[in-house]
Amino acid sequence: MAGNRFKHPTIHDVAQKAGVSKSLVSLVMRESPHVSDDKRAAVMEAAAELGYRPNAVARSLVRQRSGVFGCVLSDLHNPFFADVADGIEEVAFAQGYRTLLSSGFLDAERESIAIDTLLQMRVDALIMLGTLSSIDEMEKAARTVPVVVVGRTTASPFVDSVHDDGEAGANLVVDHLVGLGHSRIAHISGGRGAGAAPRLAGYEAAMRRHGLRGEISIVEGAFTRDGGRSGMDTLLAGPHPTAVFAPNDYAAYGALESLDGHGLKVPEDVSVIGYDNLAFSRIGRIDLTTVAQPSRALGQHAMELVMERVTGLRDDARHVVLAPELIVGSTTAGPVAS
Amino acid sequence: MAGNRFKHPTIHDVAQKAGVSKSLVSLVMRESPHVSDDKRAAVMEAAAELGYRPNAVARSLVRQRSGVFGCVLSDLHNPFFADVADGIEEVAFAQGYRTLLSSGFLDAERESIAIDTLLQMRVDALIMLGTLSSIDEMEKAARTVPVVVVGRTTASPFVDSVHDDGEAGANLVVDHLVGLGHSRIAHISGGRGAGAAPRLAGYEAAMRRHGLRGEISIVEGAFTRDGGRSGMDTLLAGPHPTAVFAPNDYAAYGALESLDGHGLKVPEDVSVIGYDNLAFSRIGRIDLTTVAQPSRALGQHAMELVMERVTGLRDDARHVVLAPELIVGSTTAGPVAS
DNA sequence: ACACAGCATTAGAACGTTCCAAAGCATGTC
DNA sequence: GACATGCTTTGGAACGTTCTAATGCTGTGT
Repeated sequence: MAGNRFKHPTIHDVAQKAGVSKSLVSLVMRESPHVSDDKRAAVMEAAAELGYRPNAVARSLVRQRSGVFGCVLSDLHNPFFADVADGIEEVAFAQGYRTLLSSGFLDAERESIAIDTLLQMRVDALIMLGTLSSIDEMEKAARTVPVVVVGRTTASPFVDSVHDDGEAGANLVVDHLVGLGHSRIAHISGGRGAGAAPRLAGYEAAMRRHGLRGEISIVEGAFTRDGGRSGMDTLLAGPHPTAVFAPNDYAAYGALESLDGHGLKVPEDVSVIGYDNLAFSRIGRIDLTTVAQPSRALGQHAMELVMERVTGLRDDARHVVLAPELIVGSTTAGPVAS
Repeated sequence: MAGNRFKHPTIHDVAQKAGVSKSLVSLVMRESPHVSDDKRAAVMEAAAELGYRPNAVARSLVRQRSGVFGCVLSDLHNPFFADVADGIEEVAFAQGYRTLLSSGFLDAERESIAIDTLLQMRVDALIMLGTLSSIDEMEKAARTVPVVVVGRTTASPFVDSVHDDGEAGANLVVDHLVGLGHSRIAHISGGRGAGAAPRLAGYEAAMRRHGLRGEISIVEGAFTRDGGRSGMDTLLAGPHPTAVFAPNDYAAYGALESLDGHGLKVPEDVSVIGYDNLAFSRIGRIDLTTVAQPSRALGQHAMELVMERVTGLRDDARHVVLAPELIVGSTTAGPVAS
């Protein structure tokens, strides 16, 4: 038992060792200029010797702020969130804040727990990346701390948001495919995933705009490889489309696999388009046509919104929308004449 | 200014609203059985109304434990770590612990800060995934909290570790290639990345064992796509090998791109093998031959080591080694007769 | 010589919890 | 009716910091 060789030295231990008061140690740790050189040296030495590390728990308690931002990721496996997190970290770090992450493991309940953990730790702001949570839950969180949602539309007057214009992205997709001569363009939906709704709405609107109302074909999918694969399988059960718009790149990979499995050639038999422009999609052998979200910029904007909140500059919600961009790879081409 | 509509209600506020003492609120929050039904109801209602969320900062301070494990990832972009993190979370969650992540952004200094943040927050244990940190730094951390390193060999008597047998993995690779008839087998190294050294050592040993000492060819690379690409570029500058062992899948993707760019066919002209068996490698169009680490199991074992430490069952370091497995895809084949 | 400024240092009250010890209050027993 | 028993409830100390106000000390201008 008694595995207590693990002991955190306290400011008190340091003070005693250095022969000064705890207040002075505190001043040294916070790099106050009003400390004599010899005392400073004594304190530093004692601290180093003891392996002293300030207790952020105690500090947060008295200062009523932690200097840490919390970031909830819906899925650790999706590199898109890693891109956004890079942008977040960059700005947070430059402003002297640290960032802690917590994964929702693609499960609403687990995500809820992740949020709660971060809030209980009293992070100074909460950034939610592609999360599943209800508006209610986010607004409840927003009562005690600034909350920014990334990658998802939110009209809430309490929660800030940053996302790309999913309808515009879907428009780029349909325009590109129609421009290549397609009309039988199907969409695999992203279900209740973050950002799925506007992509679907944009797809429908664009199809109508091109006079292809009768060709609208939507199957249920998800933001995962499995979701894309099964969505594609469903599509291939009927008379198959000549082009497919997957809800994200992951799903597009699944769709590609389904097509490969059915012996159909891409793009000759069926064109495929994804969404997100993951780094993997740019590997030569995939070279997926897709819509690039400005992922890093999403993160940077999210942090700017957060900074405005924590500095008290702003008190009403803001919703930032960034423009997506079409990346043409080799999974799209004109349909073969039937 | 005064953006202070953000206010955390305290146990005191709840007590006042419910007309009881703070101690009773505390008991209700901790689900004590010794509370009358009516008082419990009153407290619960007051808490819900105020949006009360217990302050984990204050709780950690008095309890001297946080109930949270910290996990440092060297790189958020590498899905391999996400797999390991799944295993970690699974066990931690089952034991009633929460997990917080912090990324090192592939930079030693940033990683150091990430570790410090977690330790200052007084996590109950630290798990390091594929990190770059020095033994010194890890042992210093291990003075105050249990530390487990995943994916990297560590003979430290203070730090636990879990990793796959990289030498064995490299042996599987070379045996497979030699079995196919290759002898000009090159290795792109993983530099100072976690796990790079044993893979390199295993490669050399296996080559010697097969009497191919003279064919040993090693170029500097890294655990990234760029590292793989530039390593392959370097190899192709000379008389090119018939097979290449990349230090991980990421690097293998880079190597594939380099080969594609040079107009060389895989596996006809050059066979390629990676390491990690990322989910992406199993996409039909990549279908990389690779070595699978038991990633989820790595995470689970790491957590078991942690649990032994936090419960005080064990006080000496343990080092767990798991066996890797060869996954044969379509990027390897016999060499064409020259 | 004296007041006063300015700097270095310190004591002690917070911060929001947990937990111990003790108090309050029925109920049951003799 | 006095007293023990068991359950519910409470006050207050503690956790390791920060920060305010106060203290001691040194030097300066009159």
